[in-house]
Amino acid sequence: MIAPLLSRAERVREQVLDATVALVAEVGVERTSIDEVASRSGVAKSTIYRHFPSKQVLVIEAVHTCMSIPTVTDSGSLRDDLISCFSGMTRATYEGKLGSMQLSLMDAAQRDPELGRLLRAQTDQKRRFATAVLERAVAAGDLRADVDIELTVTPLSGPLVYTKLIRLQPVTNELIASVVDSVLAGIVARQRVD
Amino acid sequence: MIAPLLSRAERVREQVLDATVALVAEVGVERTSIDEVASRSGVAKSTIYRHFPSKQVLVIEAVHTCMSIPTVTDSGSLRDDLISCFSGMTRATYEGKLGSMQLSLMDAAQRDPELGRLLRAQTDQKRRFATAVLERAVAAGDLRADVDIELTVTPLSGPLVYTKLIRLQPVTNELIASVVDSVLAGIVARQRVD
DNA sequence: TCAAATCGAGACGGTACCGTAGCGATTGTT
DNA sequence: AACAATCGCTACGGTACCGTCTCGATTTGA
Repeated sequence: MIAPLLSRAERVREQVLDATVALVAEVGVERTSIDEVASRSGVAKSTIYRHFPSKQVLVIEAVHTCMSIPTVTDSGSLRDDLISCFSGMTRATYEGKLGSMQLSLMDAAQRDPELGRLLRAQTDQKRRFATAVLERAVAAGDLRADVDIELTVTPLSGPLVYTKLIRLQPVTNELIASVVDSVLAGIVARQRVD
Repeated sequence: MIAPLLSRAERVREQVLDATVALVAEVGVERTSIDEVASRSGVAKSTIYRHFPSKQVLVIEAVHTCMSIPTVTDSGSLRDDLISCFSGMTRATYEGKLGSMQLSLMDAAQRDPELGRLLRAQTDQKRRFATAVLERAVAAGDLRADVDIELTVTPLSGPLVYTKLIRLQPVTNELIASVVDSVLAGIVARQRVD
């Protein structure tokens, strides 16, 4: 054989993780079984257990492979940067396989501390991306320094989460722009009153 | 026996539903088993199946018993009415047993159309309570008629959902007041600009 | 009081899943 | 070519659950 891009072990790992991701996205964490992962991936169950000690670890590693890191833009415009920031996070979180897994993962995390830590780390990271944009605006003088940044991220993220998880509707760029404008308008109004 | 408040059948039904609610709140829909419900309620499994045709129906009826109807106040102040409205809905939705069941129900609803309809009906009803408050304010002249009410409920509900489900923090009255003020400030700011 | 309805206890067959083990076949290495 | 590591396949014991059933005990209402 000539120069395999991946060793057999790596190939097997990838197939198993891919099948696990697809299965969790379809039927959720609870109903995902190793037997079904074996059947779909074409990897024998015994081989799966040679790579992953338990279903819990397999699921966590599979979820981990889906998590991408959004990028932060710096256009100079706070509005544009916020829209870009939340647009990227929306795509990374609520679309694709990870979006389909979201509710099941959040539910499973209530009884699996390890999974809970993983999700919490993810949401904390996303929150930091948003706060970074706001802090940059404060530093640039586009936002007054006494604006409570932590208290500003919630009204920005909240409506997007609500639209996706509760209303079960897509998070469009129009919605994101609307939310950003609304929150910025509220901040400006308060600044005037002060 | 003298004047039973509840017939035996009613008593049995209640015990089973109570145990089901407690169990779903603890371990979620998937891990709730009829055997465990029987064990906790003190009602034999065979008797449970005499009252409920399947686990699916039992869970749905149990969830149904937890759903309460919030009340709408009319104080004359839009701000106070909004705070009262969302405060009541928060207590009815995110606190108590129903709050503990929330994530598991939302996940299960992805694969159980019946449960999906139940949750959707509940969220639609809550949304109508909020829109009713806003429409009344429009009628009273406290809000300009060209305000998009549907587009206003999302930034009101969203931050509360986000705080509860994503940040896993309690939805306090301070948060509700802050969100209401922020959204109202945004509306006023836009009205000035128009 | 007595018959009918309802109940509790427990066993049942069937299914699905977990994690392990044995063993022949395949692969990669030297 | 020969060897060790890894794999696929299959079967296993153990557990948990569903929904049904039987049967003896209890409750209810006429």
